[in-house]
Amino acid sequence: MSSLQEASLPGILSGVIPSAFYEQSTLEIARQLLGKTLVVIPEGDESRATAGIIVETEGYVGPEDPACHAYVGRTRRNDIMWGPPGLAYVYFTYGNHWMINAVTGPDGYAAAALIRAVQPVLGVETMRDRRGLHLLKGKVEDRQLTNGPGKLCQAMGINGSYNGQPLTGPRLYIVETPLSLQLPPFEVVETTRIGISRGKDFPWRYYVKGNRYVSRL
DNA sequence: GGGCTGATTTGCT
DNA sequence: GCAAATCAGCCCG
Repeated sequence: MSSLQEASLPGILSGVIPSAFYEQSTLEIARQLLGKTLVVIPEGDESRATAGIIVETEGYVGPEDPACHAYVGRTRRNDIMWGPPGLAYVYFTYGNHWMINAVTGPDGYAAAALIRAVQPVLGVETMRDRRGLHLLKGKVEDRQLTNGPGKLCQAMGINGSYNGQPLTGPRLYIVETPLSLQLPPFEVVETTRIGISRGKDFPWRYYVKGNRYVSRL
């Protein structure tokens, strides 16, 4: 187990990343999101807020990327991705799972960075509860809560109602991780994306080297 | 630890 | 009608 203490909500929210951050290139953003913290505050239920340090991301770089949802053009499903940067693109797939992305690139251009894994720093018990693992407390490692894009959305309560929410709050935030919770200095591993059939040769997946919460090596 | 498979819904062709 | 930016459970070793 890690020695990280749980964070407090006000403490975490002191370093919100401004929306201008999301105007950079998608791959730059995907890489720079590593080590930052994702915070989710359910509407009307602050007691079930959760947060985790982002340790794995993938870039989906626009309509020319065959693995990007925008490849098929603008549709109702992917509409948010075409809008301004700094919003969350949340979508449902495989009949079971939600995924969360940060919309990147200029308004009118569709690209996003998928958040694939986080390391919990707030609300671990809430995550365990949402994942249905509360009965197995102590038997399931914390890493099983959020080491995959579908898992982290379930653990943090992210669903379609978050689609289009700004990443600058009030329900979703990406923040600079408070000093007391930061990861030790890390190297970034760059490799190919997971779970796709087209565009699989592009090295647009990034993760924190050696971090145990990464979905796979 | 690794490989295979069924679950289950939405959106697009 | 089918593929999908996945996961859990099961088998095997």
